[in-house]
Amino acid sequence: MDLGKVFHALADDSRRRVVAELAADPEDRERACGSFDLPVKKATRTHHFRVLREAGLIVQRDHGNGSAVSLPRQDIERRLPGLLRLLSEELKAGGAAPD
Amino acid sequence: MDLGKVFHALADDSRRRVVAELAADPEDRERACGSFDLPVKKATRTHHFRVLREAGLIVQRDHGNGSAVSLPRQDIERRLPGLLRLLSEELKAGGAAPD
DNA sequence: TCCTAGGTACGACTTGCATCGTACCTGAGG
DNA sequence: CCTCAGGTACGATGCAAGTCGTACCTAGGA
Repeated sequence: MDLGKVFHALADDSRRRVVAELAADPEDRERACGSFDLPVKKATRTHHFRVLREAGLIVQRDHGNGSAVSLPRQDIERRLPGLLRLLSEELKAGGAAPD
Repeated sequence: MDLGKVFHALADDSRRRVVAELAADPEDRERACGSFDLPVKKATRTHHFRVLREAGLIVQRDHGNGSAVSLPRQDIERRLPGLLRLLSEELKAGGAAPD
């Protein structure tokens, strides 16, 4: 787990939104990749999921026909305590930081 | 305060190191810009300080002949609780994440 | 079997960024 | 005054990254 990779991954709005939405779900449900309303095309979405995966921020499960992502909350909380809280709070604040 | 700007700023090793060293000082001492041992030239250092400043992660005071930076710890802790702890722990761990 | 939908792989394009050289500015000390 | 050291401003450069089109693959349904 590299902080540089993590911060780089979270510097992008689309990627940060994915992690934030996953973090905002208290039940840690798995979500289909297409269930995120991102303003980018398919290929770009695949790219973003790859970056998040390589940063260790999501786990991707292949469904054959489709794939779904989930949040390794335990790992992240252990190595980066407080991070998920920051992200979900930004989401609640309507896409802006809680200032 | 924009999370995107903050994470982008912290994605760079040199910049993350500056904030981490400032955060690791419990007395919040002001430090001269040249006191950081960064593997870059002067112009690049100026650039990094600008990015950190615009992200709200440091406060820069101009000394005429030189300038110094300090950490607005209260602001950061209020808006981004837990962030400084992550950075200073990475520093203690010797430049690697505490995995 | 054909078609459709969700994802991926690959390449191309464009923008952004980290880096640096150089010139310039400012204050301190001879 | 001159010189030097610490910073900044500006432009150039090389590389990384975001975006997308296209082709391809894999179920599932008609």
